[in-house]
Amino acid sequence: MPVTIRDVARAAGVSITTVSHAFNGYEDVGDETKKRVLQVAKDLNYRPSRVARSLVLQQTQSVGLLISDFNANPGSNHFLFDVLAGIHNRLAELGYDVTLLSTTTARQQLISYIDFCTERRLEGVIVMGMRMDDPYMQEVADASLVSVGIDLPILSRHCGYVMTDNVGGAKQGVKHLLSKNHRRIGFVNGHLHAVVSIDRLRGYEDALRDEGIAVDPELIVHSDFLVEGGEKATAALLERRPDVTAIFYASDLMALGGMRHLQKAGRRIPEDVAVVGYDNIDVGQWVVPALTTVGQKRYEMGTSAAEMLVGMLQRKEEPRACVLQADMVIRQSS
Amino acid sequence: MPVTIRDVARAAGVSITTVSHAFNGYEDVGDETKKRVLQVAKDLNYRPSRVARSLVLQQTQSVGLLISDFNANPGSNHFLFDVLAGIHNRLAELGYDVTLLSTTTARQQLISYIDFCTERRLEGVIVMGMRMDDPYMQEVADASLVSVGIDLPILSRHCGYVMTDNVGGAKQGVKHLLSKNHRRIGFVNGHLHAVVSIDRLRGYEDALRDEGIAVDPELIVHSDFLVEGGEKATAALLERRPDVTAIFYASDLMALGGMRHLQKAGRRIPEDVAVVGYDNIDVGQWVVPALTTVGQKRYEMGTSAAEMLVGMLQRKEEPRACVLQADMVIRQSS
DNA sequence: TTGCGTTTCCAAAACGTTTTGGGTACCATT
DNA sequence: AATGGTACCCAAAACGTTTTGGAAACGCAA
Repeated sequence: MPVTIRDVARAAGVSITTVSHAFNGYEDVGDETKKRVLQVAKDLNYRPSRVARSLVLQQTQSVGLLISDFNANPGSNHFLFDVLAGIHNRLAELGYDVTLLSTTTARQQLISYIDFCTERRLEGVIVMGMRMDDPYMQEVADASLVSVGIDLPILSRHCGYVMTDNVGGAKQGVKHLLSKNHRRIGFVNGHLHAVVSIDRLRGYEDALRDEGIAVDPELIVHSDFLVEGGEKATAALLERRPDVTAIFYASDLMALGGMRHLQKAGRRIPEDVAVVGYDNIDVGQWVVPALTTVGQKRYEMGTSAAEMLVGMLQRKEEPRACVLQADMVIRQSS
Repeated sequence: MPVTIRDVARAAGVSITTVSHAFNGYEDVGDETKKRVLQVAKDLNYRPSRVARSLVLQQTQSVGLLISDFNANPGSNHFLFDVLAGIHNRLAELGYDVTLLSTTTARQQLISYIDFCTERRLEGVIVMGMRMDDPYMQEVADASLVSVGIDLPILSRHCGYVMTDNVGGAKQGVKHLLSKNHRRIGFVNGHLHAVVSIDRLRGYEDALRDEGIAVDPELIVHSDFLVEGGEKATAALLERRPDVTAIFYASDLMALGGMRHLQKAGRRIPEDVAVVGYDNIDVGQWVVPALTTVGQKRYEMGTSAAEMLVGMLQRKEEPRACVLQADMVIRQSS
């Protein structure tokens, strides 16, 4: 049904070769014929078939986008969406198509993601939304398929990654509070067996030390990244050290819980206690006062991943770790 | 580099025909040889090339997903993301791949989306995030390409759509307030040149009439879907009719603005004034009190669109309008 | 012996491109 | 007249599958 190169050749009275050459910028086709061929092609509405092209060229110019748990990610939705947009837009600019691929459906079909990619001759894959303990991780690491992980710090022969500098991010957040002359700064961290918690703690400590302030263990409390946890942790912190003038939270959700408690306890924000969160979730800009926070450059993470992948694909670049600076968003809570 | 059907044939000592037949359930291959072929294929890690398959079969088993303004959609992000997940997961179950495609990318502005699809031999396309006045709309409507729109009420020869029942949704919201014995219910609508505003107004009026309550024009005020607009509209409404006991907003953002004003004006929610919004955005569950709202079944919209498209593709079903019921979420603000 | 079914296998064409290795005119030099 | 160069064009192979139309081998009935 669709019009092929053969139809164009016949209509223009030339060979298939000539049509192909006319389209692909070869020098050995006369101006006159070239014009005629292109005109005929346009008239017939000819579009060269990518699948035939892929077959003969042995490259599809398309990559997979592996999203873990595509349906059940209410928390990180916009995170994934923004990254997704970045990946796709940059990849499109670079001439690559992106095919979606989720672990949930792939698992249903009992086919590994590697098999999925080789069947389709995808040239590479970007992996996101996956946790370090995901069973797919092993496959990603071992794969001979070129891949880039988002927030997935695995570096192997064919596998690079892009993530955000959590140490630096936390440092920025605390430095911001220091610049507002706060000296007794509480820190509500997540559980310590998450990698980000360790990094953010480092950042908190580094910032204080840079300013010559001793780290006071009483000011540090651990929680679970969630709202209620933040609320309780804040209560405990205030009990222990009622003199804090600022609190840094390792997640926005905990910061929201904390603000709830602070307001209940009659502390004004930011006059009595300043608050800084982490993640830059949407809600932050709607609460009163609006939440100061440090977030990831989500769209940029996507574009970076896209560029890294294409670099590895086209210029045989070595896989590397791309660490992006965190993004400080200053609002009314500090 | 990748292992082909020829490699398998050679290794198993049969013709490529036999390998193909063994894989595709033909009856004319002996039990003994069939077992050997499959074993050899597994040993060699053979995966049939979809691109070669697509070429000879003249079908790619893959569809496009056209997303308008992929990068600049902060408001409706999770809406698109959830729909996207629904589309992809259902489509994967049905054996289709999905290729991303956005209107924004510079490269893709040079080439129409129809051309994009025919080049790749995509069998159909699902369109989302597009507004009725988008220049791409014309193309979608005229296309001979099979397509399904999300929230895009266009019905043509090859083009169906799925959207949410806005009349029914608004009706549900207002009925909920009526069931709480509210009788003077204000309505803060969006601008009237949006289709949804007209529908939601209809729903508001229908609900009141069903209960035998006259529609009071003084209780209806128009705004712009946004926070500040909702705030001002609420102020105006309270000025005009201080006796309202409930307000229905045509968007959550306006409801948030409204709640801000109500609290400033010293009205308790929901004791003095009950509030119901529309859209079910994430923020709604974090504000205090949590916002009652009516939303769309986002994931289900995706799966429905996927099923409709595949129905049109495989069973030659006629394009149709699929109208889903709205989703009432009752929280503390009402 | 011939003819006819089964069962199991295969050669070759086809799908729509790209690319290689020429070929034919034509003109300008020797 | 032969040679060489240039400008333009093309046939055919290749990419990795599926499918069509047999073919070979065998047994069985006439």
